[in-house]
Amino acid sequence: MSDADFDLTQFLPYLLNQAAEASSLEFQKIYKDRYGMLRTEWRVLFHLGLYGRMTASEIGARANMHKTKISRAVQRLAERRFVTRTRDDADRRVEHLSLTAQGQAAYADLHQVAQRYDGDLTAGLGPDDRVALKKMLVALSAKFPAGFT
Amino acid sequence: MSDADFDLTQFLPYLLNQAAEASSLEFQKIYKDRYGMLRTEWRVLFHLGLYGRMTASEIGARANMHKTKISRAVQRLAERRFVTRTRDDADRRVEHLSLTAQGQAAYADLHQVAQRYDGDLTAGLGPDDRVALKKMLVALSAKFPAGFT
DNA sequence: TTGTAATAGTTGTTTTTGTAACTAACAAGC
DNA sequence: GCTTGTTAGTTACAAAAACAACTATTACAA
Repeated sequence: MSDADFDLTQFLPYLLNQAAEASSLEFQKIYKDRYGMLRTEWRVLFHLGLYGRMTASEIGARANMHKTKISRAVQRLAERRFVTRTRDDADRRVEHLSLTAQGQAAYADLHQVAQRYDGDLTAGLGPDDRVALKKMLVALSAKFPAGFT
Repeated sequence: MSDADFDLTQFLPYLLNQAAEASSLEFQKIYKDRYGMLRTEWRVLFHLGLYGRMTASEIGARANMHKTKISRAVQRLAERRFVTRTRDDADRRVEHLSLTAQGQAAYADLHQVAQRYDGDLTAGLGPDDRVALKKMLVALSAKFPAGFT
């Protein structure tokens, strides 16, 4: 790419942000309308749904989310009975989080929605491109340590 | 992709968000440290640098940014003498925005940084993948009307 | 005209987020 | 046992974003 060609519309972080924002909008509307959840909250929910019992730190490490975000998300999820918190007996600093039945139900529902949504999003791409795109995105994220945004 | 396989780490909006956040961090640090700018502000700066004189509405349409974001970004950019605002004589509602010399300088600098940064980010990809990735991201963004986030 | 609607942009208020400081519990060395 | 350092998670305060209501100006039609 020559000097003259480079501009905003070719700048990867910009493109990623635009695509991320655009592609998140409709899904956001669903978890918000249906369960009154915020972005941080469905992320925590999904992690618990996917990996089972986890601590806040573990979620933070996997999702690259700052601990204060998680703390607040868990608080709200617990208030609304999506999540239960139980102290670890051996180390009383740590708290194990798991989904309640209600949390499981919400997860199952949203998981399905997400799967369909993802299908729609990538419908235009061929199967190869779809795989390649996701691989590249993972690689990009991995390129960076853990900037706890 | 079978039902059982689908999870968070394959969910496109999630992957996009992760990649966007991760890849934006270092660049964000630069425009913040060097010019005290926010994300909305460098975006406005880049639009003016790239397209020349524009109105706030035009920027909003292109960048898919809500008008209140732009209004406040322009306010700060004008205070710091990066941008000048001049009323349109024919239609006194509209304001034409352009970069000052200082704004041009900041744009030139950040443009260069962005170009290099983009190069680093995509260094791992082959030239074909690089083009394909950006094409797909543009297509994804275009898939959605204009949700004025 | 004059009344209604539309558009450009701003301002006020409420949510969310970011950052840093904090408490509580544990660990390890002395 | 104590002191020092580390880790898990929370809380308080400041910055930023979202949302809605607002002013000013133009367009358009009865």
